[in-house]
Amino acid sequence: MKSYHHGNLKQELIDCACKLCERDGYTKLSIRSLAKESGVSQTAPYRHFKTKEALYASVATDGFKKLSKACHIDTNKKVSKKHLIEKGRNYIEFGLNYANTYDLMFGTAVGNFAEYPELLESANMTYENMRVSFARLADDDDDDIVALKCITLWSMIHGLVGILRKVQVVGDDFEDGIGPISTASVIADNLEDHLDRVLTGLIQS
Amino acid sequence: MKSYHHGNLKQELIDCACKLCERDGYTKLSIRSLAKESGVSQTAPYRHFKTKEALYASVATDGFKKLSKACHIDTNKKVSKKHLIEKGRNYIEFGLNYANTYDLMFGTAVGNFAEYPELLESANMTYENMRVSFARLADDDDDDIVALKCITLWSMIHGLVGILRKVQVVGDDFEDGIGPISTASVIADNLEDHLDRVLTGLIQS
DNA sequence: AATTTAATGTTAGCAGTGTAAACATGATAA
DNA sequence: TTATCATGTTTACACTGCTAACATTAAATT
Repeated sequence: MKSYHHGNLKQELIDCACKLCERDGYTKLSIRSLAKESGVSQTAPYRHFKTKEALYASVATDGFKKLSKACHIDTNKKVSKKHLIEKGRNYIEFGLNYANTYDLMFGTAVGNFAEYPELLESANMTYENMRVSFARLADDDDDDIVALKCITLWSMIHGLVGILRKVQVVGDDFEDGIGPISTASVIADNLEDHLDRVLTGLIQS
Repeated sequence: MKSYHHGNLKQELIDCACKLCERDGYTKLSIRSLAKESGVSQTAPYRHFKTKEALYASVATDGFKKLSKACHIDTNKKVSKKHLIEKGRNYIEFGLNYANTYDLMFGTAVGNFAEYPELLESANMTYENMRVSFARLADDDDDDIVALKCITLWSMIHGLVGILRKVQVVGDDFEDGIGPISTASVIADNLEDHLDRVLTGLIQS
């Protein structure tokens, strides 16, 4: 005996979308299939998401909250280089374990974060914690320089995620892979050392 | 008086696709609209591209050739830090000027480069020239370390492209933007210095 | 030169998509 | 009790990627 009104459709759609996006990639996700999965009519989701992009935004928001949690650093206590390295690893692991979601978060599926306040908020939170953490470690620089270095660090980690992902898809064969793939496992095996070197370089420069 | 056979359809489709992809983003591109644009039937493109992904692959290949050209360094002559900085800037400018194409090249629109030999080849060429150039500058390290550092450098530049792009879309307002946006212009204004610092740090570490 | 073959084009059609409009239901507020 | 409004359904439109069957013509073979 199911009622006409679902009661908790929005959250169920988001949960389901998160799962399907991660499993098959966001391009495979359709509003209709999502509706079907929740046992509801094809257009019911439109009562909760104005467009498909809005649904993507919700999935991305969920992703940023997870990422934020995974690499959060308590900036009230003392921040050590070890902290940053550890959280950097967590960031990378998130990027690998939630690869498809990561695409949604950092790709162009959602054109303008500003149209989705929650998404903007969650993305900002992720970055702000990074920036403040880094600032507490390299507190001898002025704010602009710290921010710039932090972005450099983030960029690099972001890039690493992209490269390390390829190795899982293509394999580690030197002959077949695009250049970086051949050395991706080298990075993976020395991730902590690598992060340490880069971090040290950034702080000292 | 037009003939039944087009004569040069494949190249025309690619050219047209490149233009449309860059103008509207690859998600807006449809095979049907592309066919229409070339004054040919809806399914004619399928004689030249097995799937839509194959079409994407052609556009991406074209992109890598352009990128490769834009940041090519003559590795027969002496390679200076200035060279790398200049080409790094060219790389970034390509990423900004061909933003949508760049997405296609580095996103997930083409799942596996190995399925498209030309794409793999052109992508490899781009990276190889980078790697050899960098190696010639930092010739005191062993190959693995050099490759690793080169990837780090590339990752960072790749990440910078992503961040600098946002500023063009959202603007440079500190309140509205996701964190990095607020400082994107700071990077842009000091790009050469920034690249110099990072490069120096990498070589010395 | 005539004929076969293969490449490249067209037409018709399937199954699926995002989304809008009009309508139905039922929880909540007046 | 009744009116309102959020949330659901039905129907429909224009569009998509892609396949199968057929048409045309350029190129290869005899």
